[in-house]
Amino acid sequence: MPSKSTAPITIDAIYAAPGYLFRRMQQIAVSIFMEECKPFDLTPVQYAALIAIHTHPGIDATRLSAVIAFDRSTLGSVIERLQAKDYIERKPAPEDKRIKLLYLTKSGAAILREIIPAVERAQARMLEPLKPTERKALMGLMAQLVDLNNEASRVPLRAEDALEHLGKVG
Amino acid sequence: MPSKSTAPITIDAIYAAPGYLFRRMQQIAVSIFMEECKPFDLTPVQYAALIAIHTHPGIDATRLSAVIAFDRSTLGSVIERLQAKDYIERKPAPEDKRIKLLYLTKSGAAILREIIPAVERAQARMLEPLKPTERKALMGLMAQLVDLNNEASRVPLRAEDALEHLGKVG
DNA sequence: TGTTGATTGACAGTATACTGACAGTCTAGG
DNA sequence: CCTAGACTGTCAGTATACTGTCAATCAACA
Repeated sequence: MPSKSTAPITIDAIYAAPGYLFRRMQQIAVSIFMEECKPFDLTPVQYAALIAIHTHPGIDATRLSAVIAFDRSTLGSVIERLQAKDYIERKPAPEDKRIKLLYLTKSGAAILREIIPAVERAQARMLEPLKPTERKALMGLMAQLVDLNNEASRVPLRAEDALEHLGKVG
Repeated sequence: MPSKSTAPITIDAIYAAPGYLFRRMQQIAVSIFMEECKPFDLTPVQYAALIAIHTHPGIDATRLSAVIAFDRSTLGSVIERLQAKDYIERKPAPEDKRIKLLYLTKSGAAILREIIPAVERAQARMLEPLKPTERKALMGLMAQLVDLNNEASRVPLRAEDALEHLGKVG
């Protein structure tokens, strides 16, 4: 390859591009998750939120958004839906009127216990086509890449910083 | 690890899960793409659609959705936006009144030429934190995984089947 | 030929995602 | 004390994504 020649404008270039592969794999991952977890009517994001609230009871929305890495704006509706399903409840923080603390309800804790096997099946299925060695390699590289690219996608707080504020809880 | 013990319900399990890593990496990829391509006001999906139409002029919406792997339903609004920006045009197919054929306009072809360098910068940035060997390994595994998992996410047609119908064009 | 079944594009409904803006609240500095 | 700046949750607006449905159209078979 002599110099930076103009790349041919072709759909094949797309298929090998990182951005395409990441988008496509995300689609596939969501599809598999929804299929395995259909009986529970929980999306991947809702599941992540429940886990995070379970791990850090009394977390607030902003810190939750940092912990599971998504936008504060989006979180509002996710929380609403989980609340409508009676899986979580919100209590105003006594010492700060801005903050609403999030807790799992009994139903929330129960569904979490029940859904875990389905989630694990889903996670396994995503990597099933690869050989065990390859799975390990891929997950290692992905973890590394996500970690090193963390700043690239705007999240209000890094997860660790967010958790400092919780201190004794969890 | 003795038997298949109940996994601890913890947020840390999420961070290592394939589903989380794929979702997070997709977020990061979109964010980087939007940053590099900000002057052009094109989303990753719109870019993919333009490339596909450029490669296969006169493609119809259903086949386009197969080629860039996303839902027919979503495609409608994407096409509308591209049409509003005057990057593509739709012509009714003479031999089949249901079908509307898609073509790039002059502006569409022009913006495609101009945006390519920015897109390539974005794609490079996504993998930048990794060493060259690791990049190659990751892309190889991702390509393999996406290919082998293709059936998992419902797409109306496989890309190759879709293209058979186009025959002479492209 | 005439009807069944498939295909196409469109739409409604739901759920992420992100930007930017906002009012209410809190905190620190003067 | 009091005001400037930061923080919290919320909302409006845009863009993917997916399910399911529908009317118009086409193709194939009885």
